Amino acid sequence: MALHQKDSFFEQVYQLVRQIPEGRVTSYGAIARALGTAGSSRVVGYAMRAANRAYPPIPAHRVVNRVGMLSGKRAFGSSTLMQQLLENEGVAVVDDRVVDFDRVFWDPQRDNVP
DNA sequence: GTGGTGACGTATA
DNA sequence: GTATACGCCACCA
Repeated sequence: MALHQKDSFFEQVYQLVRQIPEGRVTSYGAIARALGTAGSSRVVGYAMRAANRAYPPIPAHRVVNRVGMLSGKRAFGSSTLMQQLLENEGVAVVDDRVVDFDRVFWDPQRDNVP
């Protein structure tokens, strides 16, 4: 099979993150779990860090940690860019943290499960 | 081939 | 409730 498209864990993470609806956010653990690698939350975070080099671009700003904190804001180059993107989609962010995280939280499994 | 690292998460003290 | 340690797995040098 053509390995042109790496079906590595990264690609799976990217595709899942791309399915995140606008105005919604999810957590690394949720993604990892949806992929069947619950304990690999770190790998998901690492994938997001490399998301900048992935194409098409990944809405990494919709992925935050378990507490809704913009842990990866530094990867955007500007600590405020991630927040601006989220607010632009209707997600309130205060003190680098998503407001009403539980409300805007999007569970990937929920979308996967019919 | 080996080692180190990491945008996390959970467990234990 | 806070602090610390460990685990987990894939990419990069």
